[in-house]
Amino acid sequence: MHDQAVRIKKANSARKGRDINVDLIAVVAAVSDWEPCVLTVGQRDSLPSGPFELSHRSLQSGLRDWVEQQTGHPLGYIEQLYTFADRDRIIAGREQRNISISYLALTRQDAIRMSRTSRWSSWYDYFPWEDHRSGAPAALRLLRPRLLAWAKGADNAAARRERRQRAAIAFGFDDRPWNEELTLQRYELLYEAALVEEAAADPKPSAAASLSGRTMVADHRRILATGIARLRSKIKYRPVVFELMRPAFTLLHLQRTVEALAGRLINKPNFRRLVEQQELVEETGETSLDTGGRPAKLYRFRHAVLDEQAVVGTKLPLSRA
Amino acid sequence: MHDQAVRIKKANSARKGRDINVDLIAVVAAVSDWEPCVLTVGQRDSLPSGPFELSHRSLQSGLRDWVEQQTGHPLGYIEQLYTFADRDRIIAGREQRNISISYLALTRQDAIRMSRTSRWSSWYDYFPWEDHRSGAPAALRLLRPRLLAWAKGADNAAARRERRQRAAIAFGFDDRPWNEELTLQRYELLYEAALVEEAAADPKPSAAASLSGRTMVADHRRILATGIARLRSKIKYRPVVFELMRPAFTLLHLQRTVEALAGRLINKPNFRRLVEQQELVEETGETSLDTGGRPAKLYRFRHAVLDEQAVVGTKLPLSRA
DNA sequence: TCCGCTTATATTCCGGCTGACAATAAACCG
DNA sequence: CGGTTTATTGTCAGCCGGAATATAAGCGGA
Repeated sequence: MHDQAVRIKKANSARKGRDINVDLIAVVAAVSDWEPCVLTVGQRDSLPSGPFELSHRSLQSGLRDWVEQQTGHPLGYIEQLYTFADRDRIIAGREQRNISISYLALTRQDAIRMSRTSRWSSWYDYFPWEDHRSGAPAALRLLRPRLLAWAKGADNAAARRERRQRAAIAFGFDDRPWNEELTLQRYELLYEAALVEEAAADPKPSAAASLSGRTMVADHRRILATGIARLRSKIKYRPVVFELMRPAFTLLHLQRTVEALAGRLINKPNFRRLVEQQELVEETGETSLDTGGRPAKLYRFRHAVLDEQAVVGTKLPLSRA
Repeated sequence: MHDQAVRIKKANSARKGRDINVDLIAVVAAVSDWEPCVLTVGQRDSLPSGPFELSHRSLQSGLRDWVEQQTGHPLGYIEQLYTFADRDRIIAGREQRNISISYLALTRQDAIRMSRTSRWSSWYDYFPWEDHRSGAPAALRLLRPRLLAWAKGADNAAARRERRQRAAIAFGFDDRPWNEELTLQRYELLYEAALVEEAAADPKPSAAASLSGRTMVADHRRILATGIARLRSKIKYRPVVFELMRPAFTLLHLQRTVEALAGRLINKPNFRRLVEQQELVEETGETSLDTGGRPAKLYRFRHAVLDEQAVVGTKLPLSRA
């Protein structure tokens, strides 16, 4: 196909393709009181979002506009997550294709001026099985038999083994290690096993909510899972945690924040060693007395590392236990 | 803002947003004769692409359709790369927004039936500074003074230092290690420094082509750089190389393939150790005599690892030298 | 046939990073 | 002033990754 032909073909279907709508949607994350939170809007839980319009200078600025409009505060750090094509839906009698471009945004919770309809909720309200800071959560123990039952329900022996193994890997059964990065796989597995409400034809709050977590509108919980997985992966090799910190913080604050995101505890001395030897932070000279015991030194992020290490390094001690 | 209001707002701008066109675009990669290649179409170098249409079942299937139509062969492994919003352009007198959803596809070169207008080109025709398998390439030595001159041309001392440092990190100046994953940053730096043709107002093949590489249509070279960076990063923790291998291969074949992608050499015994201890492959029982010396055992990929390790592990020995 | 060439395969050594644990320091509280 | 709490420093063994070395198995020509 010649360039000419390609161009004609593109022009044709640009005309046909008018019924494609492009949405921008944000997972806005923060940590407060050692709980990782996400910003939602509306009566039913929705992620802030809005259509991409001609007036937007770029995808990112369009997203910033929408979130600022819906929550009253500009965003700082954002990165693209994934682009989904939703199921078809009918608007004004015509078939309508909907594309969602999702972003992950990091901010400090107190940096958001609350509006009437936006609010923060803990990640773990939506994913109760994801928080392993106090050992394996109850939700996980309750899910296990259901997942095993689902695996048993497969057609043939091979499919049963395959389901069994997928569940074991994702959820750490059979003495496999818990891998906090598999948040998305876990959610998709539960969806496939019809153990989350969104999988039901008519979503309604049920008694199972405490087991399978709070639901969100449409596929928003899936997008949130994507964001959590991305963030849990990224904190291990990029200094993004600091987007969630106040200007000055103690090393324990920093550690608790990372633990909140990862949903697991980490070794204190080792954490300190890693942070210090990478020169991610510098002392402010002040100390914090809030802790009850010996006062902790306050640190601030060395913004210079963003230039120095650029993209490499910056590991946090989060491997399999 | 209430759900109701959100819905109305979305409906409104869906009506206004009709002039948004969505393109699917593919970086199709393969390795042959130890050269990493990309599939291009058209007279001028373009990546295979086409608009997303209502008839497509999903983004992925739309992409598969276009590539199959333009190159005559179905794709295997694909993964999403990034979504760009191009600059505005005018079609039929109306402002037109163009969104490109890019994908990375992996295949064996001989698995593509060549059509009249599609062809393979080495990555390193487009990015001559990226191949470090025979030491630092000539293009890199030639670019260095120009980059330093660009750094010197900044307004003030701080900006000069910042440019200097960015260039040093990206290209490994001042005894910094070469980091093969920074392909995209390097291209963007060269673009900013106006050292690649796309940055010029009217792109024309010039004598500098050997220095700054072959150009592509529009921003396609940038998308290719994104794909290369993603692949170079991904081979280190997922067994995706095998998508590029024939069913049976020697360990040296596998190593040379990884080296071609990474653009750097790796230590042979260490490579073997890593591949074997992860049980990524199993012997076929046959041997290959093509090599001239002692016959090499042939191996095949253990597809079971896709279920076992799922997402974790699978590291390849490619850290900073 | 034997020697040298080429490539494949196996083994060893070493340094650094990581995880687990222990010890000391500095505040507060009664 | 002793007990409690938290911060901070130190130690040690195991593993992993990188480099170098040694051995094996073909081929081809002298």
